[in-house]
Amino acid sequence: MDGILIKQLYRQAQEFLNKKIIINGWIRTIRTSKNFGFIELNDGTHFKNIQVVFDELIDNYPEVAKLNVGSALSVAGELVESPGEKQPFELKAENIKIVGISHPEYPLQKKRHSFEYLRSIAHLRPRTNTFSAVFRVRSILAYAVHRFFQENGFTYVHTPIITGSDAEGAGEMFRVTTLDFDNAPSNEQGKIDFSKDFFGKETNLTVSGQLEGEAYCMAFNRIYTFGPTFRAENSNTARHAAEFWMIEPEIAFSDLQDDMELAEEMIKYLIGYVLENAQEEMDFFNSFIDKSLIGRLKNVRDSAFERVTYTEAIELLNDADEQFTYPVKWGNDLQTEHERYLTEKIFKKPVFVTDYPKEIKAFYMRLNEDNKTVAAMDLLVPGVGEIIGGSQREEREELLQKRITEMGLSVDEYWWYLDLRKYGGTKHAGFGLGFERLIMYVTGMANIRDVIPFPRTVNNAEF
RNA sequence: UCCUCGAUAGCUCAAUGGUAGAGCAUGCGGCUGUUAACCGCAGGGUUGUAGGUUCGAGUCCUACUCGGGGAGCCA
Repeated sequence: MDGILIKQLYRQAQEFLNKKIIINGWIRTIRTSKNFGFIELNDGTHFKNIQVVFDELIDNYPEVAKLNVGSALSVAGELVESPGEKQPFELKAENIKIVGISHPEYPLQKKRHSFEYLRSIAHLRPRTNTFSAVFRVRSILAYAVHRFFQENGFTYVHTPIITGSDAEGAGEMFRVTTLDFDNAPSNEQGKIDFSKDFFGKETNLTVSGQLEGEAYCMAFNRIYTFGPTFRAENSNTARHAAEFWMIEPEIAFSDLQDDMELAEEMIKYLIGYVLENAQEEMDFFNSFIDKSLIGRLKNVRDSAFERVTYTEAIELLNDADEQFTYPVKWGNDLQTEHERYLTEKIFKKPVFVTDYPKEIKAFYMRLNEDNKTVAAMDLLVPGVGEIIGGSQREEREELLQKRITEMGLSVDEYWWYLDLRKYGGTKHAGFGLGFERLIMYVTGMANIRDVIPFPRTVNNAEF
């Protein structure tokens, strides 16, 4: 591929100034007059465009002047300093090759579109400023996640996408089957006979890689997963998707305090990495999405997260001068309005809430000395709510068995999970970070559908 | 699933129960440094769907469809 990338141009402008270069890209806007015109060309490698100036020196001026937004071009010319104020340099075209025209009905106009409309053209929306920035940040963040863990001695584990057990009961699951719905085999009870199915048993898409992650944690000490996760919940909110990506680290020889330290260090690293490596994009979000974004993120990066126990949180909420729709009572789970009040009004920054009543948490969480609470933690952040959920895991085999039974689950199903406690089990802990929620928090985007390229939600799997 | 708000030109939005408009986009023309360029002209509508009230419905009523926001569930 001939040509240089716009990202290179902006990073090493001096090297190219007053030299002949070729840029390949797409027209973002075009303005023409009788004998000359301007094109803002974007090549996708950088948030900013390059301004192309063209006149009758090129041999196809009339054709170029009539081009529509979206057309693909290959422009050869000299990079010169720009007399205009909005760009440091521009490309003086000597030859413009029309690579692919864009038809007049191109659905993206120069003015702003609503996010709702852009969702209906998800195949074209990455060409807009906002989505160009969102998905570049998503890529940079994914890289930062790997860097953080790889540099800290973690091993990346690919846990299965198709799972054979209804592991944690973390939510409704999508069934995976090759059975013919119109002619499914049935057993003696008249139910569908899954022993005839592809895997010889009922299988689903994973809702969490945690249990398998724990197995590798007991071999590699520090592991993380980073992959797609599926929930078939009929939830219709700006924070839920049926298919999303989750990051789940698991650390051996570690307790809940270590778990929170890891979570805090990771969030701070990721924020710092994005501020450092996506400056143009972050400036854009700060200008057009949320004017307090960068200030808030810097504050989060540079100050300690709060830590309160569930019991303390209940007291704080009871003392608060605020009428809640749902009652604040020890034993009840915190409602969204309670979580928001804690992180947005009381602390105004990220806060870990720890040690929840065992009745409202999962079976694998470690029982505390008081026999009433478990070593769990949720990290709440302003604007998004719960971004991380984690816990120290129950490493005592008898207690774990007891909890499985109490929760109405089958001990037999978890034989291999219990084995991990039998053969050199250690105290260990981990958490799950919703990748999209992290992106929302970092970019200020308010809807999870706008941080996933082709979002899957209830009633929506277009594209 | 529940509550609530909405659906008018390709897009973003106006229109007291009384002849459906604007900006942008598109087409044509003008313009020698533009910056969501500017100026002129033109085309573009079964007002989400189906009923109802009314002399008359974009506007009022009912149902449905789709979407936004909030809640539950969670990451």
